[in-house]
Amino acid sequence: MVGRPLRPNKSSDPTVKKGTWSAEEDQKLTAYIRRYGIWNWAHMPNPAGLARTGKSCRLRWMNYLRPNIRHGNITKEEEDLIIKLQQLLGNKWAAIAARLPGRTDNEIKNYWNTRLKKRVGYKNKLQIPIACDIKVKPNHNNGSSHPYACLPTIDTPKLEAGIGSQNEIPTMSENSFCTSYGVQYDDKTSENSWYSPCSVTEEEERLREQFLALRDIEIEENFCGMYMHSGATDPALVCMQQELVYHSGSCQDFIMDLWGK
DNA sequence: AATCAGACCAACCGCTATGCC
DNA sequence: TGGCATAGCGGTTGGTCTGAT
Repeated sequence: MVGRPLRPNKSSDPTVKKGTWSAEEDQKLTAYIRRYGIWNWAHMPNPAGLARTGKSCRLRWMNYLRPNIRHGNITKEEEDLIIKLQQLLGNKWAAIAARLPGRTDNEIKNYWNTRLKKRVGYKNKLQIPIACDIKVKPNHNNGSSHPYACLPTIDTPKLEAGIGSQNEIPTMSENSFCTSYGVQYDDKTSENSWYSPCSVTEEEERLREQFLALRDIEIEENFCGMYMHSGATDPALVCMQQELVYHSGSCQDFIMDLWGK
């Protein structure tokens, strides 16, 4: 983008420059970081000879100047991966970017908002739910209020037809006492959100929060494991190969172990 | 050639997380 | 333990580009 005028400065410091970075500024920042490294963004602009905020310098470096940034079109493979990771992780752009070597969170966010959101949003409408559907595993032994009776099970994201079929997951019966969580699609935001068809107790909510936290760990571990044992050199390729399938069974076992202790 | 609308994307802002004293 | 400084993240803005009319 060229010649972007300065925005109104709410903090109104006339000595701080805003707007598009010039080639000279880029050169100054790059040269300074190469020589002294990154030690403190807030105190860097002055000695680097830049009339910018540290925040602005950091953003410019992270999104444009730092080495190994891939400038250029997003490939079809990257696009597919973004879509799948967004369905899996939500709008965690930094986390998604970490799985696409050379791509920045800002770039992926922009790409999603301008190109993929509408397309995928429409697709989501046709196959709701996309996000993980937490259900309650009935306690077949006694049907009591024992914590195991409220143990949530997880429906794998419907990334591909045939993956994570609802039939594979034990689901609650209509007269079960526990709450089922589902996902509903919001037209305005193009996002999926949680809903509960019946009342949710604080305990159930707490359990769900714990489960979601554990699920995040599981996702990270699955990814690392896939990458480390695949022999591949590019994490993006590993993701494509493995389809980032999220193993509901192992996740349940993981939680069972935890509660059992 | 001029105009317009939508797409694109760099950069800003506000908020939260983290680290340090 | 609380307060402050810094880093990082995600949402939003608005100027430029581009294709259609």
